[in-house]
Amino acid sequence: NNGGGGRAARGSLRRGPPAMEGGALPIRRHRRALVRAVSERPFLIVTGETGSGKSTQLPKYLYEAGLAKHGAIGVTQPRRVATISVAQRVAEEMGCALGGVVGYQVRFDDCSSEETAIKYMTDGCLLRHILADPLLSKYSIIILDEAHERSLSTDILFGLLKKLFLQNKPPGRKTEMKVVVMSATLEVDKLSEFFGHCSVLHIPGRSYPVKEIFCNLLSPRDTGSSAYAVKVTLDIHLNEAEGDILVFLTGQIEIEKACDLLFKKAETIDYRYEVHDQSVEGLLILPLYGSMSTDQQKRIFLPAPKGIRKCVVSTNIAATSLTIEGVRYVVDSGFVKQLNHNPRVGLDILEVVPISKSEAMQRAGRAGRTSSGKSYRLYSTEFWEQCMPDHTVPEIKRTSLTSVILTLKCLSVHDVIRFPYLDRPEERHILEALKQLYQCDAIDRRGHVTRLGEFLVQFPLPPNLSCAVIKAASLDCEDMLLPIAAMLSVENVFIRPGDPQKQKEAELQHQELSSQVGGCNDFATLLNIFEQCKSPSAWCHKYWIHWRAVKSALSVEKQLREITNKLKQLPDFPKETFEGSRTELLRRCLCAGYFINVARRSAARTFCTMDGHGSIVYIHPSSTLYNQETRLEWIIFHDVTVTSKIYVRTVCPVRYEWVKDLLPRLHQIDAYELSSVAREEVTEEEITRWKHKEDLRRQCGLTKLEKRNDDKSIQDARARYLERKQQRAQGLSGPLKETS
DNA sequence: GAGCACTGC
Repeated sequence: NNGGGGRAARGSLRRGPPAMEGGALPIRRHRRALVRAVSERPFLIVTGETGSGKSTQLPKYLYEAGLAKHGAIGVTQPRRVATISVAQRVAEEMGCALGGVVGYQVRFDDCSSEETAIKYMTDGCLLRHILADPLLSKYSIIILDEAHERSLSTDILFGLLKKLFLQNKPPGRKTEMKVVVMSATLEVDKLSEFFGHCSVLHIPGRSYPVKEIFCNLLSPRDTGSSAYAVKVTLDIHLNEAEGDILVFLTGQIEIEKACDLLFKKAETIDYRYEVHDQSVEGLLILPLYGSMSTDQQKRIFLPAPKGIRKCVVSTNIAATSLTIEGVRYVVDSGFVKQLNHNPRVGLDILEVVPISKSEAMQRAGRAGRTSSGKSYRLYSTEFWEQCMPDHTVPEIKRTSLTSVILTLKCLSVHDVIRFPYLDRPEERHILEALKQLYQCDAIDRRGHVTRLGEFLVQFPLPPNLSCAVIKAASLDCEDMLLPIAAMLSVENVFIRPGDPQKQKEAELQHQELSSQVGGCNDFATLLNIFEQCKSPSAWCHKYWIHWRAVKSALSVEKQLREITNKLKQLPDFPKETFEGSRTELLRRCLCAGYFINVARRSAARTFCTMDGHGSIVYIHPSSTLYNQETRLEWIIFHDVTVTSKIYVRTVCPVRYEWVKDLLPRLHQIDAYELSSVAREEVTEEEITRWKHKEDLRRQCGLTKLEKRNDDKSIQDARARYLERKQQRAQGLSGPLKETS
């Protein structure tokens, strides 16, 4: 490869200075206007592309103008890494130690002090602060950055801050709160209208033009075959000038296959005759996705050797979370994997869906960070027009709202349906959440938060899991439940190697871990792993366990333990006793949280859920109870996944006596009743009267007709899954052969 | 007899 290929390829591409100093940024000319706008009005929107310097400079300007005298400036980011790195840069620019005037706080890592006047934090962190201090009395200004990403927490903060302002300087606040929303140029009119038609300031960014090319390879029926991506990538490599390539695909399997194929094709290239740009002498192919180890991920950021073109094949992680310098060409499959919640069947379905137009522009923008670039879209203009929405549906409209609604209720937002949402979730999503909260006794029949609900909201966990934890704490056996809750909130701890031989070995070891605790309870297996695995030792290697995942579980467990200890000191924290075996105790605690996820065995190896949907589910083959179905009757499970079948994962058998008293609660109250109590105070008589009104029942999506539709939506999801699987199997050999 | 996009507290 090192035949002395002449021109210095990569150096000449990097025109932008490696780190822009505050003084050179475009935002500087707007300093006065920004400070004036913030001091004069309660709300301000600042728009600008990446590279405008708004995240680092604006808080500094406001601080230097003396606007942080009566309270700190809080700046939120959707991601931890970004939060810390922005804080570091600002502290450096202002010449102070991090944690002093400039600080940050993210989960597990608080680097701030009494002195901190500019505090960067994740949006989730600010939401936690609000729970402890609803008036945010320590802050004079809140800046919500990256608002266009519309994270769940940012969306909730929008509504809460708007409400806080409408209270018009409530007692307890020294000064009026100021709110600045920073966003890419996206749906700005809607945002401005939401905040009472507030002013919008635009800061020009610093990026280079990107040419957008439609390759017309994908018909609307295809779901992102990696074969087309490989073809286009090779075309770029052979025909385009130096510069790195970034390919967007949907998932690990597509990426690994595309990389294999790309490698095979690239090996056969004769660089003397086939390559247009003679300074290009090789191709370095690198996969990138979230479940890769951090060390593997780091390789992506190393510059390729001289003359070698780097090609990163990535999931959406490269769209926002990780930035790769030097990319000049983007290949966009037009698809993304998205988790969508279906409230009527109560299931989350991970689907491959077309990206939105704004997401496509975001992907294209990755080619114009250091020089002008090109974005190759595998799809056609018809696909662009007909299949791709303008904007991505915000998370709040796609996700289960149980935790969010509980948070709002704890902040005395009684009417959760008419809360000022920038984008209102469908009513049935809210009703489903209310129903679930009622079922686990977090709210009462009137929709008011209970004492238990106040305990539950303290945990960074889904309410049903918090329920199990509290039950355990009341029985003084939280040592069993805290590790399980932690293990269930981190990524999968079981390593699943690609090689079939190794896969078998890994399966045997996982089975062994389960047998050590009786071999019939997936939750107990997690506890077993947590207790045995305390360092990245040979143990992890032997049992095929992800150390990174267990390590995060250790931090989560510590945090949960601290919260539990605090709650247990409260005089009204429940106390119970239990006589029985340890395994029964564990399973009973799990029942307290998961009785909504109880299922009874139906025909052959299937189970029927008891949540009112009566879905037919199968035990996932990764469970230790797989193949033991006929010996079981009642089970509880942690979650559901819809692929070729509806599978339940993380399962344990229970006895009917343990859940029989809890089950009636699942049918005691219907969503429509809670719909009414969510809006206003109603009497018990009214609730009873409504109970029999069939039209209301219809409104809340519980009719047989709608249930059939939902069965259809699951059928569709399964059909799409199988189609994708087939495409993956044949697509790679198919279309590419014609062109090679 | 299977598959896990990405965040966050």
